[in-house]
Amino acid sequence: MTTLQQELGRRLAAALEQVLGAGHGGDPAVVAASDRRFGDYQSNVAMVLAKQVRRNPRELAGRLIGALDLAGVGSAEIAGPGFINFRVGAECLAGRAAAMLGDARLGLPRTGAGRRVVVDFSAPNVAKPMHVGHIRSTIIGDSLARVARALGHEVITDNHIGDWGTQFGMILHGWKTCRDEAALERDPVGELVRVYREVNERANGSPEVLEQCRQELVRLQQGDPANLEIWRRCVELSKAGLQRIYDRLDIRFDHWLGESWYNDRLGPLVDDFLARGLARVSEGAVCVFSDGSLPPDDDPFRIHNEGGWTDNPMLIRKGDGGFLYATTDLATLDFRLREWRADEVWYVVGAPQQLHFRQVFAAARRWGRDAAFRHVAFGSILGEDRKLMKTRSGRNVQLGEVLDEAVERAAAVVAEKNPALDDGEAAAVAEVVGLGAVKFAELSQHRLTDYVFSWDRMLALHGDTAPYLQYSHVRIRSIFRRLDRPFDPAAAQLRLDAAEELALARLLVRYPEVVPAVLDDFRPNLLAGHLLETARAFHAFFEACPVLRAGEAVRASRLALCELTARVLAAGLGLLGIRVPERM
RNA sequence: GCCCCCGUAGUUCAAUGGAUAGAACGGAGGUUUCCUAAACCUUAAAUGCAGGUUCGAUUCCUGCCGGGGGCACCA
Repeated sequence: MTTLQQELGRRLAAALEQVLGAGHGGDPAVVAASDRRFGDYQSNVAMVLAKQVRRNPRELAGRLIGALDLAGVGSAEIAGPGFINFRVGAECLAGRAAAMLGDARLGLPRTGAGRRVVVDFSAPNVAKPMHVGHIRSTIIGDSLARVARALGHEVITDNHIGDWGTQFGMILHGWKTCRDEAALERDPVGELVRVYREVNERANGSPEVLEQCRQELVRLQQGDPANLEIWRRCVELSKAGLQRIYDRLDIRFDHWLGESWYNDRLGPLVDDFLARGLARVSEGAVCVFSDGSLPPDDDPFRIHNEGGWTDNPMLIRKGDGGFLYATTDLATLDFRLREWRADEVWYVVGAPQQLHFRQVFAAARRWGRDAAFRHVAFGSILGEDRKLMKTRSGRNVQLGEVLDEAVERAAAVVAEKNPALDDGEAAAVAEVVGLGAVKFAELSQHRLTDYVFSWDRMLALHGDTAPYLQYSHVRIRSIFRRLDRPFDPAAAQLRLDAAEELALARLLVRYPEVVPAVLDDFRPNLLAGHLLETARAFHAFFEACPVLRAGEAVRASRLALCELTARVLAAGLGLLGIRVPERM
């Protein structure tokens, strides 16, 4: 099933070939119209090509329209300086809506078929709290994985947890000096967090404590059995705690290959870099330097400072023999390419890591590991002072608290709006609505936007929010519950007459066009925005067009339109990792 | 010092180089004997500044102003 956009593009391409001959190089570039006044789809190809072929754009557009075969689709007209505006006929929209109802994929193309993608997201540190700062990677990454899967990619999700970092120096020290075993039984993750914070505070300004932590870390890395055992237990406890949050968020990982998993690959990796001349020792550390193959301002291994262009090496082994972030990332990338045969690797990691990834990707390519690497960067969550939220400060709101608060607020609204629900269902609805609100707040904005954390913004239940979309779905389901006999959408004849029906149908048939666009630049907010538009169009339709009270034929047609709307909303929200209730 | 990201209604956010810049919240005004008013309808309100490229710039380029981040042994 091709999309309307593809169909129009194909027909316009044929017209281009007819008018300009083969090899004209023009891209039909059919896009959804910027404004309904200009029809449903538009192409600017005539204006773009006019210069090359030295013709008047309007004249060229006219000839293209003359050559255009739009049988069964609609019509086209010239507008403004040379736009070609397409209007899609009601029968065509009805036919496409019907086809979507008969397709379990809702018309989604398989643009990702044959591509194996590793999505790296969430990646929290073990024994440190998951706070609001982790929410973006987790939610955006999960959504991108869902979208990719829906488009036919073979997706591998991998939670690259920080289970071997320097934080274990502090945790080991704290474990031995201030752990409360009873508290650990009651609330393992909470106690680990408390211990970490306490040691962090004690170390702050105390070189002695810091040194003791460092020594604990060294002992761990040297394989000290006691420390290894403590480490193992901490990782287990933390993973269990993390898993509860992921379960709640309905997020699953195919793998949890954390940093520790790559430990024994790091030494050989550095040796290989040295042997191949990709790295050399400088000031005691093993570094990857520029090889001069890139222009200076495009070279991640060079940087400009007061003295002009200087080296900006990527360290892969410290002077004391320890390994670094970049070393593990290179080992991980190597593994994903060679063991998993990944065609693409997407890193859903904050924007501050940009330089790091440019260096890692460049080094990997020089090392002979090449694939479509993407750093899917996102903006920072700022504190009230507009400064970055710091992990160590301890004042950060934890992710679990955000989820609890969201569900609590949703529960209050559910109790107020629909007291008829029994307690069990009310609680289930509050969970779905509250968590949906949190996810949607994240996914409905551009991933690179920085924002100041605010409860009200993250937990809003009105306006452009998930609950609005969920409510739309609920109203539709409510119609079907009132039906006195079964309704078979596949058998219904769609007839679109009212302006509101047409407006809704236009948006519904665009769903399979919008979903692939999400992956063009890794932007779930495009889908979020489209779902909001669809829901608004549905409510406008629902106000203006009676469904159950309409005559037989109109009623069947409108029921089919409702059914498709419900399916699109549920599927679209599903791609955002958000569930829909049957009533609320 | 250099590099990266961001700057849009009062506020929070949108807008693959397209036409008269969209929403939401908040403001003002309206809609309920009618399929869930968590809704709908009407209304006022914005592209930091200055240049450039282009038929056309919120979008691309340059400079400035403002906010955030990064730049050798943390991750």
